[in-house]
Amino acid sequence: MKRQMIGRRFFRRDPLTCARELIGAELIWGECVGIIVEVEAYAALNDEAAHTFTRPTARAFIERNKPGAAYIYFNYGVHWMLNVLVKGEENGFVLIRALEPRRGIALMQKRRGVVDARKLCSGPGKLTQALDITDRHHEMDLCTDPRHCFARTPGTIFDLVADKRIGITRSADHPWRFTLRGSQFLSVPVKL
DNA sequence: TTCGTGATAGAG
DNA sequence: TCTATCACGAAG
Repeated sequence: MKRQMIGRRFFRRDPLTCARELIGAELIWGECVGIIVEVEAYAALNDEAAHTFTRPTARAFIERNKPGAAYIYFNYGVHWMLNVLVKGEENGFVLIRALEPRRGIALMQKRRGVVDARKLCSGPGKLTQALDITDRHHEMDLCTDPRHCFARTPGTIFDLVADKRIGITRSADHPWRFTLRGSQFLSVPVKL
C-alpha cells in the first residue's frame, strides 16, 4: 500500500486518537521530510495545560478554523511551536514535538547550525527551526497542500509508548505524550 | 542549574 | 501601564 496524504477526516475525531496515529507518520514541509516520533495531545476542555484553558484567542482559533489547520505560537521569546487542530468528536490540539529527519537534511543542518541528525528535530522548538516554521504558517491548512502536510501508509502499526507530557505544571499527570518506542530522536528520553 | 526572550492576558 | 506566566534550548 502506498503512502497517502492525511486528509481532513483524520482530524475530525479526538486529540488522543489523532496524536497516537500521527506517530510514525511523515511530516512533509517543503524540501524536508521527517518521521513523527513524539507528540502530545491537548484537549480544549478540562485540560488546564492547554491554551484554550487560559487564552480566548485559542478558543477563537478553534471556532474559526477547520480540522487540520496549523496552530503556531511563539514561546519563551525564542521558539515557535507547531500544533494541529483537531475538531470533531472532541476538540483540541496535537503538539508536534520531535521528528526523525529523512529528507532535506542538509537544509535542516544549515538552519540549525548543527550536524548531528539526532539534534536536528529533537524538540518542538528545534523542529520548527529546522523546517523554518514561523507565524507565517499560522492557520495554514495542512490537508490540501502536498508540500505542507502529513502522510502515512495506511494499515501500518507502530509500537508506541504513552507517558506524561513534558514541561507543563498544570494537568501534568495525564499520559498524553506519545513516542515511537526505542526512537533515538526524542526531545527527552522516555522515563523507565 | 542558570538564564534569555517576547507574546498574551488579567489586574491595577 | 505593569506583571506573571509560559507546551524551550543552550551553555556551563
